Amino acid sequence: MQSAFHTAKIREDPLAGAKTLGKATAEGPPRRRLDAEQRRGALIRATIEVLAEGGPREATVRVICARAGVSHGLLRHYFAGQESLVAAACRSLTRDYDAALERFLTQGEDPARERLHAFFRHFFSDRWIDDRALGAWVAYWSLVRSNAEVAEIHRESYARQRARMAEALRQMAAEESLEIDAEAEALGITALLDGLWLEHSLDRPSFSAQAAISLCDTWLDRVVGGKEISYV
Amino acid sequence: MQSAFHTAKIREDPLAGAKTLGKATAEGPPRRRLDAEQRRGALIRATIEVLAEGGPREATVRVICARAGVSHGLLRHYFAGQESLVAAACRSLTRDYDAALERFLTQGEDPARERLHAFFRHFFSDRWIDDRALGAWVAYWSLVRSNAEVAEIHRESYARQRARMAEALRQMAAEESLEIDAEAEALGITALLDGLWLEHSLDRPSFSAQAAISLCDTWLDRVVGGKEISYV
DNA sequence: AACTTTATTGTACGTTTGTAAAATAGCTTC
DNA sequence: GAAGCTATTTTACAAACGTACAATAAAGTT
Repeated sequence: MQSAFHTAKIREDPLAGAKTLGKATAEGPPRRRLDAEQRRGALIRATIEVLAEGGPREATVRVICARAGVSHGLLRHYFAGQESLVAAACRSLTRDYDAALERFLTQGEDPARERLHAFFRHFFSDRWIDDRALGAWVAYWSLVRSNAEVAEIHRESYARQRARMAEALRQMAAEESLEIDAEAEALGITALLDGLWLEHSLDRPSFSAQAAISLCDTWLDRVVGGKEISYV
Repeated sequence: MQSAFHTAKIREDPLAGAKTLGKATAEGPPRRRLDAEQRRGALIRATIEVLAEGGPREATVRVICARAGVSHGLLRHYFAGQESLVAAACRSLTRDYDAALERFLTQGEDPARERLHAFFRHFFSDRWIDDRALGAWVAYWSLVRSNAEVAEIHRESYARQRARMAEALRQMAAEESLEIDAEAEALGITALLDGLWLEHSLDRPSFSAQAAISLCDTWLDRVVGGKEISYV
C-alpha cells in the first residue's frame, strides 16, 4: 500500500481547550485518562469512520488509533485485537439502525402508514445517505462472510429488522382493514429499501431521494392489491 | 495479519496433464508461456475469486498470483499495479452481469413478462447466489467509493442496467396494453432485485430463492395497478 | 507526600506488504 | 541449432503491518 499517502502522524487533540490538567509540552497535548466506556466508544467510532472512508484495507490498527487520538498500543488494552474491534464496530452500526427502526415504527400515535412514511424519509435523508455510512456498511457486509461473529450479528439484526417491519405492516393492515401477508410484504419492502439505499449511496445523482421515497410509498399503496404472495 | 494462516506456497499447476513441453523437475510443473489475453483473464479471474473468498484485505498481490498459478512478479508485467488489476476485475464483473441481462431480457421470442420472469429465476439461481459472487460484489462496491475508475465503471453499468430493464417493461406494457412509468418501475424492480439478492446472499436461510422470485413477479403484477409514481 | 494502580505511550520485533530489477527460460526466427 | 525476444521467476528491499512488552505518568488512596 505504498500508493496511499501517509496520514499525519501528529497526535490529535481529543479534548482541545481543556488544558488545565496535566502539562502541555511542546510535543502536543498531555495524556488524559478516560473512562473505559468513553475510550471504547471513541475507538469504535474511529473504526467506523476509517472503515467508511478507506474501506477494510485502509482500516489498520495505527490509522484507527490515530483517528481516535490515541497511540496504537492502546488498542489491545480495550480489545482482544483488531478483529474484535471491527466486530464491535459492526455491532454498533446495526444497533444504530435498529434504534432508528424502533423510534420511527413503534413509537408515536400516528397511523402506521404515516410512521412508515416517516421512516422512509429518514432513511433517505442525509442522516443515512452519507458518504461515510455506505463505506461502513459495505465493510460490514464484507465481514459477514469472513467473520463468524459478524455473521451472527447480521443474522440477528436482519431478523429483528424484518420483524419490526412486519409488525408495522400488520398494524397498517388492521387500521385500514386490509388482508395482507405481513411477513412477505416486510421482506419485499425491506429489500426495496436496501436496494434503493445502496444504489443511491453508490451514485447519488442517478436518482433523487424523493424518487426512492415515492417508490417505497408506492409499495405500501400497492399492498392493497391483495394478490396472494406465495411465501415459501 | 499474523492470524491468517499461511497459504501454501506450492506452485499450482495451471495446466495439469500437459507435461509434454518443457522439463518437469521435482520442484513442480514447468513454466508455460501463455497468450497475453489468456494470462490477463486468468489473473482477473483469480482476483475475483480471492476477493470473494477473503475480501479486500486478503486480496494481496501474492495471494492473487498464487491463485492464478503464477509468481507474484508477473502481475506488473500485465497490469500497472494491484489497483489496476482490481479495477479490471470489477469491470469484468459488471460485464458478466450485463451480458446476463442482455441474454434474458432482449433475446428470444417469448412475451416480455416471461423473459423478465426467466431473468428473476436466473438471478436467484446458484449461478448468481454463490458464496463467491457476493464477496466479489461487496468488494466492488467498496471500491466504487475510493477508486475513481471503478466509480465510472459503476455509473455506466448501473445506467445500462436500468435502461435494459425499462425497455423490457415498456415491451411488457405494450404487449399487455398497460400504461406505466417504465423508468420509475425499472428503478423500483432493480432495487428490489438488488436488495433481495444482497440479503439472500448474506444469509441464505433467512428466506428462499423462491420467495425472492415471487416478490419480483408480484412487482410486475402490481405494476398493473397503474397509480402514478412521481419520479422526480 | 509517598504509595498503588493502571491507562497510556513508546519501542521493538518478526511478518507481510507492493514494487523494482536482475536472472532464467520458453518460444520464434533465421 | 544459435540468436533474439520477452514471458516468467527469483531475489531484494523499504515500508507498513499487528502484536508484545517495558517505560511512563495520571488519578486515586492512605
